[in-house]
Amino acid sequence: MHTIALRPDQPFDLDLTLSCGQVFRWERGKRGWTGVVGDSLICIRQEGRSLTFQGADPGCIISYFQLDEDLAGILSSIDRDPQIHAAISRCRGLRIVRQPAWECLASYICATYANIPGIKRRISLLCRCFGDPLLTPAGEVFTFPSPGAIAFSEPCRIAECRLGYRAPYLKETARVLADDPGWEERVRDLPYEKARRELLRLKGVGKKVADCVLLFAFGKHEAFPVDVWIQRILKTRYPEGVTLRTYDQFNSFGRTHFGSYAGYAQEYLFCDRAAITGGRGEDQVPVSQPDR
DNA sequence: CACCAGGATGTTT
DNA sequence: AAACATCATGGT
Repeated sequence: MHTIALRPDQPFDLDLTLSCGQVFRWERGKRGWTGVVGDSLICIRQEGRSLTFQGADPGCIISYFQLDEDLAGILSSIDRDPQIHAAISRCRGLRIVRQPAWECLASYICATYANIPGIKRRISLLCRCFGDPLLTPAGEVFTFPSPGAIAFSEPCRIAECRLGYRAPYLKETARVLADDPGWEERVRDLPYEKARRELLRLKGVGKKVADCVLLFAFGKHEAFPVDVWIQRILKTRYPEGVTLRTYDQFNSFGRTHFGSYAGYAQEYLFCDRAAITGGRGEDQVPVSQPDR
């Protein structure tokens, strides 16, 4: 059991960080959150400025939640218009998690054209099918499966995971990475644009998934993933948004408007997306939809 | 029971 | 380059 005292001048909100939809495998319990990171089960809870956890070293927790990033400075750097200002004030303390690269990549391949509850369900099935079991007092949990475990799996077993049309994409990308152990380190050392081109070569990885992986796993904070929610928010809440049409236009606007930490702006806008749904809840259907 | 979902891919304009 | 159809499945 470890405890970290959070600095009073550095915002952190564990609940927002784990519930905003950037990670899919943490579960909220009665007394905190439980999740598997790498090969270890982590239990963690926050009480004010105190962070208490077990299953990992303080260094791992600080790195995973990027607690050494100057979030206060980042937020003031992206606070450039009324919409993001409102999102920041409602979601202050949300941090971008530094996810394991393969888990992040595989998760977002499975996340295309689906809603968050469905994504969580699929990824849970994937881990139960191909991950390694960890025996814990709370029961049996599973690690995220390696590329090889998915690449060389039987077709009937991957069908159990209900991936639908994404299954061949995931399997092919898993095979490529299983044959290329140096892939992650090679991509990690590349600047944003070159790393993005590498990701786009993989099956099932388009611009949006690539930007998510760059932001959530490779620490490229200038990445600005554009999904249907970001499109709606930009189109309905930004004067310049009405003219935007293609992915590159939304993406370019976001990166130019918010600067080198555009990824944080994207995540705050996404987390605050209920602002355009009538505010009745997380995943409500929007009251009005932009025409395409 | 309609409609939509943290889109990507292949095809057609 | 931009618009379009299609994809398998589950949530709401």
